[in-house]
Amino acid sequence: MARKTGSHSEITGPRVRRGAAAFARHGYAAVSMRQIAAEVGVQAGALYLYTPDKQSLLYELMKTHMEELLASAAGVGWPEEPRAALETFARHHVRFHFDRPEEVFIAYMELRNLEPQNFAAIEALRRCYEDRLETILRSGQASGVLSVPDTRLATFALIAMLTGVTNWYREGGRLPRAAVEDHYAGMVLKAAGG
Amino acid sequence: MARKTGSHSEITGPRVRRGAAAFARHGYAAVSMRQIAAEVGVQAGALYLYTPDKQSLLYELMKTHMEELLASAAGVGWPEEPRAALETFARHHVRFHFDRPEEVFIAYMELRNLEPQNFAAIEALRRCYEDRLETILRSGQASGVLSVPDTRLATFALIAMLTGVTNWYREGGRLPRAAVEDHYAGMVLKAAGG
DNA sequence: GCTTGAACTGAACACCTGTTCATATAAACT
DNA sequence: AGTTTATATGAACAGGTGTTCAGTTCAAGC
Repeated sequence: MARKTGSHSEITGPRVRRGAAAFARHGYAAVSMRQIAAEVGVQAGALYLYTPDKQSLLYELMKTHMEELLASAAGVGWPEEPRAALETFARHHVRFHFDRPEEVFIAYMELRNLEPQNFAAIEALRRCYEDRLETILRSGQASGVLSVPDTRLATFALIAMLTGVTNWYREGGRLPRAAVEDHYAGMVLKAAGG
Repeated sequence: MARKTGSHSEITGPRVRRGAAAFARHGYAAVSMRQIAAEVGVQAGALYLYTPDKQSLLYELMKTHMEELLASAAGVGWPEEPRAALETFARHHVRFHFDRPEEVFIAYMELRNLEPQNFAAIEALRRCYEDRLETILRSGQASGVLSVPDTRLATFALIAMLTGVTNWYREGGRLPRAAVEDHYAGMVLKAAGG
């Protein structure tokens, strides 16, 4: 057997990326190329038509995710007023993470499995995102409408708090998305002294 | 060659546990028994004098960590007043996590690599710890000195925020431990409306 | 209808995996 | 000094790893 009817690279390509999302469930090292291939419905060798190697599969997944996060954040209408901007940040973060639980998980858990060069690239993207929040906190601090003990520490603390939503939120759970978003936004604002 | 001078189980046993902490750096699946053995200074086969298998090594590590966390929390002098209790919780959490960055990392990252039975046991311990915080929040809510949108959500959010300290804090960094502890305690209190 | 080439297979490569076990050593006890 | 026993070795096991590649198949272009 070889090429099957109706299977083209435009179909298999995305399937490979989706298959690689299995990294989220069991971890990069624990998921073999053969397992990904099986999920895609293909033999292991065929994966190498879509990625040069396993590491690139992980890296591309994380890079794409971070770029989408940054692009999504850039596309938001940002209020001038720092408290409103902070609320916007919190709501956007939670909302974005609702829709991509697997990618978020990978982006935060598999950093240690990136080769140094790839790690540096992803870290740089992450830093960009953090800087967006820190800028808001600094401007709020300067104008006196926000009050945090240390802008860098507060940036880490708030992002950690927000990202934690993926650890427990499950579709169809006790709280609807909008409520979760409201609650997180409220807590972030209070934590930052808004 | 075989048994070496001055090497006993009382020495090798702890070394095995310390060697298994390599799970923190590269992940459970990525660390082989031979790598752990090499770190201990022993052949792979000898590890099985100290653990029935690799999974138990991970499980015991996590179980011990969680039990120590619970024991440490139980040993604290807990104030009656909810705001003071919340501050105590935050400070204890941060302080405890300062000293065990690797174990904390493993406890939060390797849950998915536990077999179902072991996972359930660790989750139960984690739940105990969370309940301690939630109890504080509820009593504060009841007496009106604290105000959170949802005690369960707030529990997750605050613990995520506090645990995040291990992601960036490094010994000898910009901020001393005491300052970090102060800042986190302050933000937690504010976030909970204290 | 024939040729081309993208898409895929399946076997092979060298090496690594967790785990077991017969064997060897050195310390402790008699 | 001789025996026992805890501690460790190193080879072996069956199977899995990422990756390569000659060969096969099928849709599209002429």
